[in-house]
Amino acid sequence: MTPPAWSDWQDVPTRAPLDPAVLAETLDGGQAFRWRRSDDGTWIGVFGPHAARLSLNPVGRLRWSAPAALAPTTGPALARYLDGNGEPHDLTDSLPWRSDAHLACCLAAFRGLRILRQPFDETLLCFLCSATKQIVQIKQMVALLAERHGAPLLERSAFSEQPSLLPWRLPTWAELATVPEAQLRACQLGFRARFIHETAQFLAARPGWLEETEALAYAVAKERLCSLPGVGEKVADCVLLFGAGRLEAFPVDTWILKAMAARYGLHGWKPAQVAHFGRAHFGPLAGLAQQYLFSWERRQPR
DNA sequence: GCACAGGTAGATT
DNA sequence: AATCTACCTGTG
Repeated sequence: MTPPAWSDWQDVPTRAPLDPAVLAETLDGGQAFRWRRSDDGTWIGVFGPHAARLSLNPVGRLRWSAPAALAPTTGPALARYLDGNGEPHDLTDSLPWRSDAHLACCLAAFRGLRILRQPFDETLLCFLCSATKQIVQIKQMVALLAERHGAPLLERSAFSEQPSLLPWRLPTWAELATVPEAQLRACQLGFRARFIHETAQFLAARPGWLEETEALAYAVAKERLCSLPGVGEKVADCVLLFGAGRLEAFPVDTWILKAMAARYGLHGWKPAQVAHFGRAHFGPLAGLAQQYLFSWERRQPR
């Protein structure tokens, strides 16, 4: 029996040590849906054609390793995935925390929290699954999609010690276009199956459309994403924030709606109004502020 | 049994 | 233009 053949641990060049809870919030707090924590606290995940382990070394620095066969390409890919916009300390410093005590509190509580830069196409798929679902269930749907319709990352033997580990990529949109809607429903997608099916057909008819969209300016990219079946303002903003590094995107979900009502007095405001307020109040990095507010709010009991 | 979950789209007012 | 509802399904 071959061992998993993981590469040696290597440091991720981050400036400051990280709290385990912040790492958990980064990888498993609703930005990404393909990371699992092992009993020893190591996180294992798949993004694009890459698989990686992440953990904190004894002094709290982030380190990574990958299946040996994939390690050479994983390093640079992981650097982009984790640090698409730069050090969170530098970025959060330009948020208006000096004049916003609640924001300052959220920043302090989750020091080091990052916005991930995930593959654009996968982010779209994951957030098409997200409507009125909790993180655990979104992860389950996405895992089924990967196992049943995605390609294996490498030979099974390389993962023999951990068969439950997600050795599959998520299906590409081209692959999804060949899957009947009924088979998508079988992945526990519910009414989201139709959205994914129709989006796959839309994209199959327009080669290059998604890649072009990723490169467009925020407002235009968002408008284009909203023309996809099942993509409204909230999902479009999530895709642009977590899958394209557009930190000006300010997704307004039920948590942010609650947070802005309770902490900023915006009782009874509509999502579009809250989004407007958020962009005006937090500025060009509003999406980064949103993630801290979101994490803080979610941690409050009931 | 029933409300609720990181929404969206189409109908109704 | 604003508000109401159906849409799937697991969980408490």
